[in-house]
Amino acid sequence: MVARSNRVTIHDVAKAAGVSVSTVSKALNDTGRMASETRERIKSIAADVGFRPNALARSLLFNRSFTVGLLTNDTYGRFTLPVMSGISEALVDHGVSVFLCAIEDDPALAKVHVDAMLDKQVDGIIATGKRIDRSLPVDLAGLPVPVVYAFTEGVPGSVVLTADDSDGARLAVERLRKVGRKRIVHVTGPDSFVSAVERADAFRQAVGPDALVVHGAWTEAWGHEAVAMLWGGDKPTPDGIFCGNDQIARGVVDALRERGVRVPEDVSIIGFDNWEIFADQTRPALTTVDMNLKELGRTAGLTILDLAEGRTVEPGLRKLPCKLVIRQSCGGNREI
Amino acid sequence: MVARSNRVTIHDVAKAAGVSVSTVSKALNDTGRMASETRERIKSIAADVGFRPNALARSLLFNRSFTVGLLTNDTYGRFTLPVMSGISEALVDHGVSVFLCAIEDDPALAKVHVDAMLDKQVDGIIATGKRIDRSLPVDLAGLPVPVVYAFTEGVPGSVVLTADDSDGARLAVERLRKVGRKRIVHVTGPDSFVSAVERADAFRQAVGPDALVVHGAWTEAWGHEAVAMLWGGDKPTPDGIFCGNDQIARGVVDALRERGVRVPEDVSIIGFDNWEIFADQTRPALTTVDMNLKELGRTAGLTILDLAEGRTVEPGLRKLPCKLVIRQSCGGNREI
DNA sequence: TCAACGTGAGAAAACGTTTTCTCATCATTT
DNA sequence: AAATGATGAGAAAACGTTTTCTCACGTTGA
Repeated sequence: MVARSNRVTIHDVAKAAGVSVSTVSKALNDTGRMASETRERIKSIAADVGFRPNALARSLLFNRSFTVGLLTNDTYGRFTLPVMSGISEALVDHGVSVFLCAIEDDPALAKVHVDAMLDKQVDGIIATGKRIDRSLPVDLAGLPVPVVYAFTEGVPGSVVLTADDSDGARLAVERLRKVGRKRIVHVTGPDSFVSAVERADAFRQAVGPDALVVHGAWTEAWGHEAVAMLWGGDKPTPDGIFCGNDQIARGVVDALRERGVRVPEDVSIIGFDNWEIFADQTRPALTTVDMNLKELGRTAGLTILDLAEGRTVEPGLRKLPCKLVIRQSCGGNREI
Repeated sequence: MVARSNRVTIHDVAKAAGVSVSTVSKALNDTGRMASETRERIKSIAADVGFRPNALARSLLFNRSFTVGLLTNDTYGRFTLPVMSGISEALVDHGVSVFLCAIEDDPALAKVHVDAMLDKQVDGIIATGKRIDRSLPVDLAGLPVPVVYAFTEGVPGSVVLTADDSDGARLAVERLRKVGRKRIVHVTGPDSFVSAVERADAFRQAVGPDALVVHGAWTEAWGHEAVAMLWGGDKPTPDGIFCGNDQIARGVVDALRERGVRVPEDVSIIGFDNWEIFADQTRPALTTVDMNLKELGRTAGLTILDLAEGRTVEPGLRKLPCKLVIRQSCGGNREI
């Protein structure tokens, strides 16, 4: 009926040891009663013949597959990859493997993937995306397995993990203050992004009533434009700029250089994302806010594990702290 | 013994239909003999109660898990993500899910992941990396399942997939010729990379005996330096530059702009990778060679499927063609 | 000396499928 | 009317584990 495999099973071990499969099972799992001599002998034989229990069989028995699904619509991977890596890292220690499902905003594809995962009896599903105010194109409510949302919008009553944008903004302002900056502005992305708004609000709160925030695109080009605007009028120019992402920051730094404004001597710049390809290669290298995405992934992994194993988890939006990565664009050093 | 699940099984369907499980199985799989009326009735009942067969049970029976493992050490994801996405896309159509394993150059971690995958009875493993002349920190030879290498070094006799670097270089040179360029140079990465060497060789072959290739780092900074070098001497300056990646190209374009050299009017630039974040945002946007990584992933997926299903696949290194993505930095348009 | 008990190990059931056999039942043919 | 054949459906085994139950044997205590 079936393709016979060449893998060694518990029956092979039993035969080799001259005992029954139940005895082998108990020997290897340190359960049941038996002469410790027998136990050791069986263990040694099992090791010799290279026996590894078939996880499928155990899953069937335990109704637990030690498998979770990771749904993502971020093929580009800027955010998702570190998150994935954190998830994978946290779960591998618990013997849990991760199904990767790239769904590219295609509802039909998403459904196919979700169905496939459910058929394979995943213990839970982690949904990840590119922004916290957009949801994946598939309804994950009412599934027979727990769901955790990371960096994407969840349904009401679900567990949602994201980076604390306000915290990131506060870290940036605090740093700019610490290196002595007084006229601080915030150049960021479109106000249609919740993240941009949250950061802007926290920025205003930290800087004070006359705080200036300018919204544009998440691009280098907007960084250039913003500098042209800020330096073009007759108002006093800023001495500190907190940028909404590293691309904007790069645009700002380049534009300032072209104007002969020195970074960080004349103006301090702080970016957001710690996207190394930008942060490291910008001259001077960017001091920037890191969202700890890998840690976020790790937390997501452990959370889905909690849920899968029946522990209760407080639902709602959970914001994880950011950290500041100090390079050259802001001045000061790691101590100051 | 076990946590009872609330999932509906074939037994529930059988009970609901008042028949045996074997009859249900045969009805749903369109096998066996039975009154077509019974068959339809069972199908309809199965749909009503929302029955979905437990893939674990089938896997156990068929010795086929419809699951493959994806091993990667490219957490950064520049290359791996499109490859992954292609793999996932190709396999989902065949009901095969993909285990993602991020191993970050850690041999111990890699072993843990490989063991976990084998225990879970994957039908095959795809190994991916960042460069074709480095192997993953784990030995995948002699595994009880087939292995395909994509964009990473394989063991002798294995199936290895990669982009055709020579083809990419030829495409670039051909394009530069087509827009009328005569003095073409190649600014690329370190000659310790096989890819850099392959492209350089193909470049020399296409351009002719006096072709100039300069090796440096894979960075913007090197692009700047290279321009300084090329424009600093008293030799005639190039009118076409083929860059080893998009970061170098971006450095070159920026450096030329600073010098007042116009791109593409005075000099045509072509990059490599089609990394949109660079290619699109450079001014002018980069014409660049795309390695078709997603297609490469798709091929890898179908190949591992072939092997898993017992079809034979020619071993050895298989190079997939590149394509040229036309933007502004080279001049001409899509037609010319 | 016999009952009670502890110890070591195996038989069997269970997890959810699929498939091969077997067996009634009924219709057709001789 | 009896033998044959076709049809529909169920019983059971199998996949590889784990766990519960049962049982034989040997030791201890009265």
